[in-house]
Amino acid sequence: MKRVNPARRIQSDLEADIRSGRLRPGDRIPIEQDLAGQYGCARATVSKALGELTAAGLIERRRKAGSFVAHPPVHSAVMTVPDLAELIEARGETYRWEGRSVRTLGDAKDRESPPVLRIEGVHFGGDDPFALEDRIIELSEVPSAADVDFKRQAPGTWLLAQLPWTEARHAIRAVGAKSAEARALQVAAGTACLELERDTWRSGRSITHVRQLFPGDRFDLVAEFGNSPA
Amino acid sequence: MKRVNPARRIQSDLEADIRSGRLRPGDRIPIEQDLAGQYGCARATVSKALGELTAAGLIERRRKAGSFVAHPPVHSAVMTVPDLAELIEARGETYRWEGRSVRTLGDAKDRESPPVLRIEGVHFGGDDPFALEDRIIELSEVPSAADVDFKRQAPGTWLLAQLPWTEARHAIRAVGAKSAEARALQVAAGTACLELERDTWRSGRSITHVRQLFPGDRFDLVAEFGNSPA
DNA sequence: CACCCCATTATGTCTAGACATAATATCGAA
DNA sequence: TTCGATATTATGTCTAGACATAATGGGGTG
Repeated sequence: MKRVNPARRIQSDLEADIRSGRLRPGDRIPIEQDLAGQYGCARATVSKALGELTAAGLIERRRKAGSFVAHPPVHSAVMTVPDLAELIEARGETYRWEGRSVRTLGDAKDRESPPVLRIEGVHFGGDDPFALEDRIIELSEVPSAADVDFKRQAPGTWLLAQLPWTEARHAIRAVGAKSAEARALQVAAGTACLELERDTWRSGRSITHVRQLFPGDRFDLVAEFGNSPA
Repeated sequence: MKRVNPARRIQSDLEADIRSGRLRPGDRIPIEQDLAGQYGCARATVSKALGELTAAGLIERRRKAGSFVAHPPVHSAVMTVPDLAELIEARGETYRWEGRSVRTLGDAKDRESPPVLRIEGVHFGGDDPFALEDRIIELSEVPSAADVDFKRQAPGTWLLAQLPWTEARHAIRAVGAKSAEARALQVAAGTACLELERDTWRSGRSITHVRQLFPGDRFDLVAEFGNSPA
């Protein structure tokens, strides 16, 4: 038995056994001591391999009890949320942002309605409207936003460069375009659209809230995934 | 300086520095040797901590060059794709599956069109149709599916218990309900619906393909996420 | 000046052994 | 029989030191 990268060998052997069904959910994996003997390596090495399999959601480890093949192969998908400009340019089209309305709302003195910037605009791919955007930026968190001309600069791209977020929540649903929205997107009223609503935070404090509306035929959200987010 | 869980301390200290912006993307992190001295622990311990930060997408490590704060805080979301039955019951409604059509297609001898089971049906939450499903199951991969009565048993739930998948691909888009679909879902034709198309594989071999159609007002896909998929 | 080779450096991986910790199994007492 | 203390066991974490490996920066050569 060659001793190249024992950790990887253990990991990929077990992974193969699990994926192929030779090891089934709930099955017990030999204890680390035995695996170490079997592969001729130290227990720490086995432990590292098992640790990575745990992170990948393939196995579950319990003190004293041992390690087991994880139960329901986790149903979580890693969804990539790309920058719109990048996405459109990747398609070979020219990206353009058209700011329609930029207003400052709220008041620093009023705790109930802190000062925010409200921006509405349209993302274009070539000559076609690609998405309608309605965004609110918390000025208390991003004061420099007040000095930017969001009629010309897309707020998403700017914000990202300025102050990347650390937490977010997305809601995705299908809605019919209202007449004003339909006009902006150059589609018929009632056209099925994908609505993406995103709240982002940094260190627990809200930065921005955005609602994007994509005509159904112009956008697919794709989520790819195996078990490991690696 | 207390020496409790040095690995975690290093990890959370760096994480705090990065999230707060004290360390900015591209910044260099002290070399492992120095961190080890600073925290009074072994280099292996520092290495483990940095390894986990790498997995979480917070830092990037390069041989000889050193470790750096990762560039664009990764925009990947962990999206949970729950079992429909579970989801509806979690809402306090009664789940019911109504199989509408179950047919066997294809031929074992024909390589171009292997034998498959095609199932159409509707998921109900209480008395309301919740989703329309159109599914194809590869009989060569799941032969026992031929013996199940999918008019009564929901195929998704059954398949999951039978043969969990290891890879999948989702496409999400908005479409208007066609008239037959609208009838089945008891909504007006053209109503905006969320279309979820999922292909699943096990060890690289296709198991099932499913298309689910949700009336826009009855379903929200929600993706929650910080940076770490942990 | 351009190019290739090599020493240096920081990460990557591993070992053997130690102690900590949590969960289970066992045994004794009420 | 049931409950609670205790021993056992397998994972969790750490250390100090070793060697491997890849990338960089420099130096020498054409």
